[in-house]
Amino acid sequence: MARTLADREEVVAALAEIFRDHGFEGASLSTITARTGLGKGSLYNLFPGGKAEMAEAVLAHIDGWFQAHVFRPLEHGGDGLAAVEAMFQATDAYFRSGRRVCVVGVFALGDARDLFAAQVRGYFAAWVTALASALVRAGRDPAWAQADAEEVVAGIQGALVLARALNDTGVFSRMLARLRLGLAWNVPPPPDMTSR
Amino acid sequence: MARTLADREEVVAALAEIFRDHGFEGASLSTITARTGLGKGSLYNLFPGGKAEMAEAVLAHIDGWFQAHVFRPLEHGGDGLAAVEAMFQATDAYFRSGRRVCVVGVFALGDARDLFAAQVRGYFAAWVTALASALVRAGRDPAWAQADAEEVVAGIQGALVLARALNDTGVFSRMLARLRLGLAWNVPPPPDMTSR
DNA sequence: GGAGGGTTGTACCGTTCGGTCCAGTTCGTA
DNA sequence: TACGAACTGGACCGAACGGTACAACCCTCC
Repeated sequence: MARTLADREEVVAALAEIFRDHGFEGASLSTITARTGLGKGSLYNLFPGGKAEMAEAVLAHIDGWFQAHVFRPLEHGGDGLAAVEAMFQATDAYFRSGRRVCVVGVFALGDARDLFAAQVRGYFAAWVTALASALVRAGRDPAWAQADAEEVVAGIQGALVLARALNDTGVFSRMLARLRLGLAWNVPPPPDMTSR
Repeated sequence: MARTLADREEVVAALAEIFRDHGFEGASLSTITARTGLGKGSLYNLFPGGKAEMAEAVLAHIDGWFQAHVFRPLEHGGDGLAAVEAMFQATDAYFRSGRRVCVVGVFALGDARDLFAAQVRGYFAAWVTALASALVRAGRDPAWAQADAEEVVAGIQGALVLARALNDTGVFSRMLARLRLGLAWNVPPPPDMTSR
């Protein structure tokens, strides 16, 4: 009788895929009922706040996943470089090598941005911060680690955009490989930017 | 009497900002009439195909601008490195150092992706190809130039996502600086990826 | 088996959507 | 000044929107 937690989790997972495909505006309740198999009554029973609450639940779900599988390992994993490598693997798996797109990124660019500004900002800020801390642990100069981390997170997001736009997952794989290399070199900026 | 080209250009420019802010789904006709100051009659006189034609006009307008100010200079400018530097400057100016977002990127991630798939893909493909050709002219190994170009274009797109999500244009500026440096170094991948 | 509360599908609500239509206005031409 | 085509704003349309209400329907527990 009592709805189990697992049920809600399943629904949230389905909602995540719907928002991923259609964005917030594009995901209509009729789409949602069709793809979840639940009527409106059930949906509003689970999410009294309507579509906005569904989206928030999805964002929270995603944030929870990244906290557990990406952010915390980055911050508390022992070896910095190993933690970074684990992040790349988890990221590649999560985004299915570029076949999947980032819901938070979609929300960041879409019309719903203002509605979910705090969650969107928190997600990316947490990612950058966690990655930077791992880089510092790996020996990177703290003054550069933050910018390094930004570059990697932005690179991942951009690769998702490009992979979807070009319909070519190779872009995502290549980008991940290059970001890995860039961190492995760990080269400080040269004094003369024009030298080649 | 005959509507001048300038008028249409102005309307398309206004439409571009609307789609930039709201995406395709989020830009309702009422928003459009309010922000353009034109009634529906005028809009449908200019764009008989409705919202889809407006969006196509915007994409064509953007493509035209990038062709003229970015792609062609990249492909036919004399010095490869100078052409790349000019691209970075034009890009920074166009995106207002990260305050503006990329309409094509927004469309690529949004629900309208399928409607405009060809234009979205064409835009990014042209950018990558043009940049790669300039890199080759600058002496870069053709085998790497394509991936270099992908990295830069993806980096720019990702920086736009991150800058908007974090509401911090600094991300965009830093990313542009790093991408410039990355190309200036022009470092080949090391044989041993695990070395630091 | 009967009772009763949580859960479900669906009919329905007012609103807003994209789009059509047309009477009125504008403006170059003669 | 008079004409007529091009243009304009806004009333209007059916459809679809997000959301509400509620009767039917399980279950679980006596």
